[in-house]
Amino acid sequence: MTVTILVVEDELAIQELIALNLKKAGHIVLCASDAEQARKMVNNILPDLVLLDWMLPDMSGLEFAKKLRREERTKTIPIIMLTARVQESDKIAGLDAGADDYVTKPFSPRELLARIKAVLRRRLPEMSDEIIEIGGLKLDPVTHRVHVIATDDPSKATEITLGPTEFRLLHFLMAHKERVHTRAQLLDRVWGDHVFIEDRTVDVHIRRLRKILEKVEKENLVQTVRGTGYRFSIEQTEEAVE
Amino acid sequence: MTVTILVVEDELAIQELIALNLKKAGHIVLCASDAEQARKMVNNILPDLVLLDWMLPDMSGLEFAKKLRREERTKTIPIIMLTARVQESDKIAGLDAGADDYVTKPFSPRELLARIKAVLRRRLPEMSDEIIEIGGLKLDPVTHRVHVIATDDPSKATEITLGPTEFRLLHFLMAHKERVHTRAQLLDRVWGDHVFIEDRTVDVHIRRLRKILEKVEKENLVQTVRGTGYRFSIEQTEEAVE
DNA sequence: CCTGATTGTCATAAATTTGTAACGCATTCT
DNA sequence: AGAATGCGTTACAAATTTATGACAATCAGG
Repeated sequence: MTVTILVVEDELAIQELIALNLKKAGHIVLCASDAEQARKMVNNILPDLVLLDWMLPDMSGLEFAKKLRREERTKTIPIIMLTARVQESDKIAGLDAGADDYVTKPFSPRELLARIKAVLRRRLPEMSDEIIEIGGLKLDPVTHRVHVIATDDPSKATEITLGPTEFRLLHFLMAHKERVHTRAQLLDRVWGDHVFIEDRTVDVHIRRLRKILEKVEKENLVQTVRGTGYRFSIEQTEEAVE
Repeated sequence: MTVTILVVEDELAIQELIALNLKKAGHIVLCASDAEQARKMVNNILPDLVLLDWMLPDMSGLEFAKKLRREERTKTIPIIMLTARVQESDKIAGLDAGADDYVTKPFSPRELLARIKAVLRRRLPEMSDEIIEIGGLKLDPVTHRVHVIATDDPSKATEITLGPTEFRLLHFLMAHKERVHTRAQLLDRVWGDHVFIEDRTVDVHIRRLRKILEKVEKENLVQTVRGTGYRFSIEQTEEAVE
């Protein structure tokens, strides 16, 4: 998964150290030494995650975090705070402006990477570009294709075509298989946060997705959980046959 | 787990930050700035947990906690106190009023969420979405499935299908096993607050639940306690076996 | 500016769920 | 025993929840 990370840190030595490690881990790294620089950077390229030093020359990290949270475009970006020492007084009201995690200096690169991974997994599991293959369906986020694997001959694969929304919906469901998702949750995570769309619209898209899956007899992977929502699952809920 | 939390805190900045964090954690948040507002709110929507500032403009948090404890409808709601001081004497007074836990300012969102989770697990086990497995029945709130574990081969599991209400009912009973629940209690906690439904309706749902459990010979897990209500128990109240 | 694909909403149909009422059996009380 | 109470069962109609097809608005390219 190629993730773009913005590092906001005024001490150049530390900044570079972090950047080096992140690059080594395969991330794209953007660096800024103060909030103003960071702001410009964000305007230019939207990062997937922000590593934010608690103390910055021009504005406290806290302020900057709040700022990010306020703007529509940046409000959902995960933020990890880099705080010097474990001084409780630093954690001020202790309440951050919505940071997703803290890392206290000094920290090991290993720890930092682990935290980053954890936050990303929590916030954007379906953003990882890994191919997902479940129940005879193979979805490749990179090529943006979905294939049906023939059960008898795994080497054969038929492609199926999905619209943009259906693709994202299927991607999300597959990335979070075996879990029930309410319509509200799906709207939040597939359509985007704070969208003002009817719950029922989800039904329609599920319908569209199923219609396409019907053609390859995979429609029962998308299951209805009455009173709750929908679920992607291999396990078939067989009705009690009398 | 969708939990409704009422935040009673007069400092708006802190109130908002708490609300933000709670929402991010997937909770539904209600806010009040003083006891009077909080009272009205509680009358309207019964929260699952109350975060209560120690000092409020119109009434001490302590007073408000006691008030909640006095009323039938609210007496079981878990309360977490937000206190600026750590004085032992206060702690005792608070425990007296029935607070379930304390968080002293300043605190980190992580800590607050952890405390909330702990309190909920203790007081409202059916809200936590952990898998519950008792007497050969395994209920998973996340996937929303119920399985019967074969006694001879624990790896085999047959799924059973429940309607929404039966699922909630079984979930509640399993989360509070070995306890008798009156019909009124079940209506309050499974159907929800403020519902005006006949007591006898519970019987019917118990019946429906049992009917499904009969198919897998688990119906005696749901037991009748004559004159009181129902109970989920492994222990068999064996009648004169014929 | 046209063309076809995509999307959000509705209206309607279909499927399930749910609360009550009614009846009968069992247990307890008088 | 006879009455009273509590519970189990069944049947049903009302209410709720989903599925589905149609439609208009919007969008992306030509």
